[in-house]
Amino acid sequence: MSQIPSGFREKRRSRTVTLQDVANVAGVTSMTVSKVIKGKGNISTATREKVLRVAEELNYTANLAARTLATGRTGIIAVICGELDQAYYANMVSLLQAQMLCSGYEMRLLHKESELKDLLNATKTSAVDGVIVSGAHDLSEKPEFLNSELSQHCVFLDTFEHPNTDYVRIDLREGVQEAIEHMITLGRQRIAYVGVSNATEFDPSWAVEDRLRTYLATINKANKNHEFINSRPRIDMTREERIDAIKLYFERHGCPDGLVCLHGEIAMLAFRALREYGCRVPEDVLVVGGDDVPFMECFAPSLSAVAHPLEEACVLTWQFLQARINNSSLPLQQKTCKAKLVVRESLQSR
Amino acid sequence: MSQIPSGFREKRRSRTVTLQDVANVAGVTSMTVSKVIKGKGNISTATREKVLRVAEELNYTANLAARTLATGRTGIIAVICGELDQAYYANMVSLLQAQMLCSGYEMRLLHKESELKDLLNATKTSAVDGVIVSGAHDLSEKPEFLNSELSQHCVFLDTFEHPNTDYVRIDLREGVQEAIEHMITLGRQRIAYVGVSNATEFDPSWAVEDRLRTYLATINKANKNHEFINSRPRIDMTREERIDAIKLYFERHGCPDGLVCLHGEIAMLAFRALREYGCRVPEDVLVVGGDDVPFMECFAPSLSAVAHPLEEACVLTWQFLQARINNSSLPLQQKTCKAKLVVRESLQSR
DNA sequence: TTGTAAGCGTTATCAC
DNA sequence: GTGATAACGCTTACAA
Repeated sequence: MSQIPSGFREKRRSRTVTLQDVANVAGVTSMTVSKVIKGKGNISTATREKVLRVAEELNYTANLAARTLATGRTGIIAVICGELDQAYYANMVSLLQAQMLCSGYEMRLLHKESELKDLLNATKTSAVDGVIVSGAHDLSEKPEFLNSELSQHCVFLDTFEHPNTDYVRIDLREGVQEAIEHMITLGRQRIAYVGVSNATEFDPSWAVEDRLRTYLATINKANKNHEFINSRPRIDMTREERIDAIKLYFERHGCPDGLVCLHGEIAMLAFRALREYGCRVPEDVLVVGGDDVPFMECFAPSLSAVAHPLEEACVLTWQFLQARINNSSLPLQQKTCKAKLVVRESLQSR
Repeated sequence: MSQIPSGFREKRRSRTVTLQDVANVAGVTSMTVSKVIKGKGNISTATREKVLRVAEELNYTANLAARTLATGRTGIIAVICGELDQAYYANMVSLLQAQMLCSGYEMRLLHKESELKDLLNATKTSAVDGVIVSGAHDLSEKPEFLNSELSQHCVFLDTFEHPNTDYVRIDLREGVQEAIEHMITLGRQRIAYVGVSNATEFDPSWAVEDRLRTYLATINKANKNHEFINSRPRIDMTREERIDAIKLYFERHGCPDGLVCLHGEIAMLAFRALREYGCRVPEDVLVVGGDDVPFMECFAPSLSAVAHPLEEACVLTWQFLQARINNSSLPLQQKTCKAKLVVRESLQSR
């Protein structure tokens, strides 16, 4: 029985050890082996030990595809997010992965720029048990998404709300507002927003994002003028070019005395641009970043930030998803965590 | 025929659309549908179009598990590497993912700290088509690994050599040597190495890594004393604590006039420690990082680095792996890329 | 406690 | 050009 069946099988990759092989050697049925491996059902200690020994000897490992086909479960979670060269997403993935490792899940990393069709395909029930989505703002509004199975086992982790699905939201509004009011208290007059846009002219109507929106509202309330600095007028600019773009703004319009930056990374770029332009932080210009990217505190002066409670959010997201996987008819799970302003040297006028 | 068969099927997750469903509606066999979907075999234009239309209508997507079981191919590549909160790995994964996206592969992200058994299991033929490993120095020496199928479709991307497998190696030696000689040329006397260790006392014998090894050799040749600063005496220290640990060294032993750091991140920590201690960069101390982490150039002064040719290495790695997947009997593919010193302000004595 | 049979959704082979 | 059939390796349900 241990001879390889003819034909078909040999065309495949090198023969792998199957349940049947173990069963043959151990002198039992493949079913018995299956039970032993999964630790289910009643098996006598004698056969159990024998089977385990043989499995060990033959170096048996389960075929995930076959198991998936039979059970509909994979033990794999898809994560759809932005580029990992952004520290924000990299840290998020890192935190999520740590959680999943503990729960015995693995991670399939998908790119949010992929075709929606490909995403749906990749995350079909048969391929992953659940999905975590971050930074794909518009996904939850698409009917193809809402009608798909994907949405059944999906948790959003975002700064947006997603009314019809589970989500963990990070609310930046208070943190950003506090940062700007802090600048105003210190007497700053020209507080500009440093963001990203591919439009040539700034148009407040595309302020779909909390940070920019809150900036505009807060500045308005204080009867000051808003000012938008584009840190990436063209896609695919290098960091050096982006620094130059910001510097060019200073050269043309003079320097604001406060900068609210979309990301921590942009705060770093802006800091460098200020240096090259010849402005001091914080004496001439106060600076704050819209998230707390690692190593902002290593700058001199250390860069302030609106710190996202990323760890808390990731833990919660994973809890939500596990609950959803175990019971897909659970009521909507939605929670908001608040980001907090971290005042470092870049916000301290001496 | 479109009614759902009794029993078994209903216990599973919500019924998915299968080849058979499409076939029933289109009035053909599932085999024909399969051929149309895969674009293989000779199918009349009439049936092809009809099948495609029905598939579209029914929103059919292939079941990956079933396809894998039948073909032995998954279209998924496992990547095993260190923590993504290190910018080095995050960028690597980001670059690799971009490559894979173009070739129609997806990525399964595994953690190098997982049990070897789990890794082997996860990367069995049935689960992924190939594996990329980075930073798992010792893996290629383990017999369990070498005897496994994993090693058949595996490329290492590392600063080490892995004699028995495909690899792309990043060679740091010349870059590090150049950095140190540059410091010596500028008259620096106390050039210290800032690294990571969990031993209390420094022991040159654990210099398995190119950077430290090259540092020791170069310092020796110049008849200077080596000096080791531990930037992480305990695992799980926060960045603040690590900064303090470095600062503590300065307080106890005075400040070196040159620092060679294992990573870019450590250079950032060391920079901050120097600031807090009251030393100026580069006037008092020259600083260089062992890899070129993004945003080092945003510091004031900008931090120098031994820049890894990461993009080149990732492209090469992916080429190697694809070649290996297509032909597993290919001779060993091994290539070395050299890292180059990037001199920024932190290495320029004025 | 163990075994039998059927089924998961796809593809390879070969006959029509 | 199209279809029938077996096979991929595992698990569920039920019989022995």
